[in-house]
Amino acid sequence: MSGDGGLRERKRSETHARIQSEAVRLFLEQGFESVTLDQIAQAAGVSRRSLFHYFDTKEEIVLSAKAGFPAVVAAAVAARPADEPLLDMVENAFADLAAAPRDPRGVALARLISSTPALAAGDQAKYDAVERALAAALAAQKGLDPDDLGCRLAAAVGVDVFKLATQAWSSGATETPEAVGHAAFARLRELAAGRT
Amino acid sequence: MSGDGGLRERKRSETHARIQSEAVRLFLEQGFESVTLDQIAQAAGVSRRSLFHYFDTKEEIVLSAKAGFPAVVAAAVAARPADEPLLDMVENAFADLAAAPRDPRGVALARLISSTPALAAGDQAKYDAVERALAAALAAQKGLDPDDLGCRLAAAVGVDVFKLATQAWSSGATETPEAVGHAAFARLRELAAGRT
DNA sequence: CGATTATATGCACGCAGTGCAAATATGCAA
DNA sequence: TTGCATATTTGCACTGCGTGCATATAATCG
Repeated sequence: MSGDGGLRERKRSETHARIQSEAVRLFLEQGFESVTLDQIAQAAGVSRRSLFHYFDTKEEIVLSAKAGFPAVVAAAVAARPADEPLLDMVENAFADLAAAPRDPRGVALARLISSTPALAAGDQAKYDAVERALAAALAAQKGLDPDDLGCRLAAAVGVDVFKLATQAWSSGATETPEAVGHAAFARLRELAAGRT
Repeated sequence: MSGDGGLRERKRSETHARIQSEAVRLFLEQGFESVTLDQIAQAAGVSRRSLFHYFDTKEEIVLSAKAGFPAVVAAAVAARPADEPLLDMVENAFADLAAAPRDPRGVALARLISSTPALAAGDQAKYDAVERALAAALAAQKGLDPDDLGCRLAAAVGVDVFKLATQAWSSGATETPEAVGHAAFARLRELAAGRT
């Protein structure tokens, strides 16, 4: 019935990956808008109709690569000591995350997304899910309600800093994302302290 | 040639408004997805083709209502005393803004947007423009570069709080948006101070 | 009024996305 | 292996959004 470890599941995930990588290749070559689903289907060796068994929309072919991110962020938070102050928890969780392997194609992809309105809009929407997951993870650590104001604020700020660091990085910044992130948190604490 | 104060300009803006209000009415009645452009065109008494002379996309018919918001926010910041600390400047600018007249249809509209993925995505993307305008206005007040880290952070935080307040308000909260906003900034300062 | 320019409309087209039914491939058990 | 059940793939027809282009209508100005 299900729970496959067999051929079916393997072929499915191979096809999934093939569609995604061929699509991204074409998008980077020709731009998102001017690549049609027919092109992608042909490049991936499937019918146009089958694409929709793997991805809901054309945008999702690109954006689903980040689908696991909310869970990853939540896990990073869960791995922090529970007595850490909220903001430190967020700061350090992201720093831990930044130690993960760097995808070389990521820069080009980030540029593609931010320069394509349809993709940029969807990407922003995805960050909303990250923010919610982050807030929930923080609340769980502290035994608070997921809607707790402090948790939501800390999550929002964390996502802000992450966006900032990502953008700096994809613009070819010299500093590491961790450095940018820590600098941002430091500056934020200054701002909150008042005298600026 | 142009610079009309005449009939042409008046008819145009009337048609613009009629399309928008009829469309929103239909969206609220039937849901965004299930209303077609043909329906809107008929309700507004224009041809389907003409809709695209007023709005680029179906989503824009709803979202363009907020088109002027970045400028409004920037103006509110410009009206603050220049020696105010950055975060206070943001907090107070939004508070001044919250004193503006409250649109009664706004709640239903906000719900429509947040419950329609296509609209929610576009809405998030619009906040990006608000954030940029806000950062630029702050930088101008302080004589800093528009990309200054402090200005960008303050702008990001301001938008976060605004989103939070808006969401609370459109969920039928009892407190005023100003109160929610001030409470959020206060909590944020506590978080940054560390002991939470 | 006539000339110019903005705006409106109709028509044809391309492309994204969906529902449905038929075909094909896989898993499983006898 | 064979045969059945189930998952996947495909083709086809269709709706709806968005665009280019040519043509009509209406406002502005001399």
